[in-house]
Amino acid sequence: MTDHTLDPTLTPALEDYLETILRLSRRFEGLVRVRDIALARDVKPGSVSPAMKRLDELGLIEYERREHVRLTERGAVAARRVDARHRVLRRFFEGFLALPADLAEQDACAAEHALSPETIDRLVRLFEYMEMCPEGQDHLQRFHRCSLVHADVAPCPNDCPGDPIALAERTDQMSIADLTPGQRGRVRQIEGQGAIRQRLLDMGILPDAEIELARVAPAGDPLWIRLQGFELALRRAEAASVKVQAR
Amino acid sequence: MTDHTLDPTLTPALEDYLETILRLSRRFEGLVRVRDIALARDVKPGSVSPAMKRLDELGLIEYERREHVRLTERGAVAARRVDARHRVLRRFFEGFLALPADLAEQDACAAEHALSPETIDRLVRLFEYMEMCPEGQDHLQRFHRCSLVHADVAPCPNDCPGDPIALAERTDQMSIADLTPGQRGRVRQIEGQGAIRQRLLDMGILPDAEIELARVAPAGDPLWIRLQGFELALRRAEAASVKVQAR
DNA sequence: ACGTGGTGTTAGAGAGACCAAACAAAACCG
DNA sequence: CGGTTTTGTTTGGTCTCTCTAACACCACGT
Ligand SMILES: [Mn+2]
Ligand SMILES: [Mn+2]
Ligand SMILES: [Mn+2]
Ligand SMILES: [Mn+2]
Repeated sequence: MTDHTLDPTLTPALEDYLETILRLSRRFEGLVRVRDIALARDVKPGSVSPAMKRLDELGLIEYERREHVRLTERGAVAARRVDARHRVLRRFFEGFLALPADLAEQDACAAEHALSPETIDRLVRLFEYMEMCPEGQDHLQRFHRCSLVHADVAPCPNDCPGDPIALAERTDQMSIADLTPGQRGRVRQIEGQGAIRQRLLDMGILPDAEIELARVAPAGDPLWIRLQGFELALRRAEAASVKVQAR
Repeated sequence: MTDHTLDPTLTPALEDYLETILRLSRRFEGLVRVRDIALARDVKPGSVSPAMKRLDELGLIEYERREHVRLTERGAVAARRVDARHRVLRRFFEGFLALPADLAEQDACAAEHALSPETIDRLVRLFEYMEMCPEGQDHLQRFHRCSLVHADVAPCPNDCPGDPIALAERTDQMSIADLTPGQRGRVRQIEGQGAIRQRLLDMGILPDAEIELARVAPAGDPLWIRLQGFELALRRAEAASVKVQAR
């Protein structure tokens, strides 16, 4: 587990309260009401009040009258810390992994409580590197073009061997379905879209995984593979979209 | 919030229980005892029992007698799903971000419950791309050499403009300390090690951030900057290690 | 001045995790 | 076999987070 809430006294929920108070302060010039917080966090006001009380006791906000909430200096420091991590992650998810904005936002706000400061630091170093190195930019774009295939994308102009479109047209690729029972291989790439790909990943069929074709059903359709000491059944179509390096 | 526990009925804690049961089954050939689970998760046996009861009710394990715990088929599917995400993240943290193994492990097990399937998918695509594209490998290594500086590393042989060692020797770089009061700039890189860097990142001083030198103390040492609508004090030494693009 | 609606607080309740300690059942052993 | 140790369960308690619903303000308009 290990909770990386930077301030050991802060739970994820309290961090999120601080974060939204910070944002609302920016918007409303420090005039943050319980109602706004409840709205922003999508909880009922009755949940906010006791949380404010606790943040007040921790000295992170000033909880005035029955009106405004204001971050103390310590509270603002904590809030900016959470906000900074949030932004680092959002940027990584959206700018680097090319995730849709809403998902990037969601995942950032969930993961910001879970990652060590070192991890955030490494991501920032990655940004720095990508920006400074002209090749870094090129490469990122190529990754997006080649790998995050949308229906209407042309094959990678750089002749990148990993380009899924180019790959699909190749014949020298071997899939799980081409293995002979008992033969082992290393997963290189998972083709296929959406649900199928998702299912394969969920099962643990990931790049570099050691895999063995255990047996094939008499009809030829369900294939059984061994993976991490377990046997799994794959439909032939699924197996065919897992490219492997036989050995 | 939005919990990406793939099975909506599963909390992070239950996912972790499934995950450790899966691992222990691999080790002990399916003979998993409550005691082992408690040990592995670092909780007391008294916490494990009721959790097993719930997993049993959910049809994810068979909770036999007072002896062994065994995953059902549905439970194994769920467990492998968690395990797959865990491995994807661990690999990203360790192999790509070059995080120490223990931190990679920790963060993977925390973040595995927080990220959307799409995000995991994108990371896998990144692995595929990096492996397939020979340049990808080169580039990753250069990132590690250039950017994750250890004390005894030589400057980047590729003359990468982002190389921190090369950067430190340059004089055409401007830092926050070189701005004139009222001048604005965009953060390009944060130099400095450990605690100082950490403090800067925590304050929200991140690559691409818009920043303004608000004023300088008479003594010249504390500098005040504006960032995201807030004013922060920086010691001169800290400010000097933030490289900016003035404008 | 009075009522009404919008806000904030409080009390009560439930779910999820966890622990400590009392208790029960096996296993182990002399 | 009978006692001791190991292992598992149960009970009672704490904490956090949330909700609902009753209640307290306050502000505004008539
Ligand atoms: Mn959050
Ligand atoms: Mn957030
Ligand atoms: Mn976990
Ligand atoms: Mn895990």
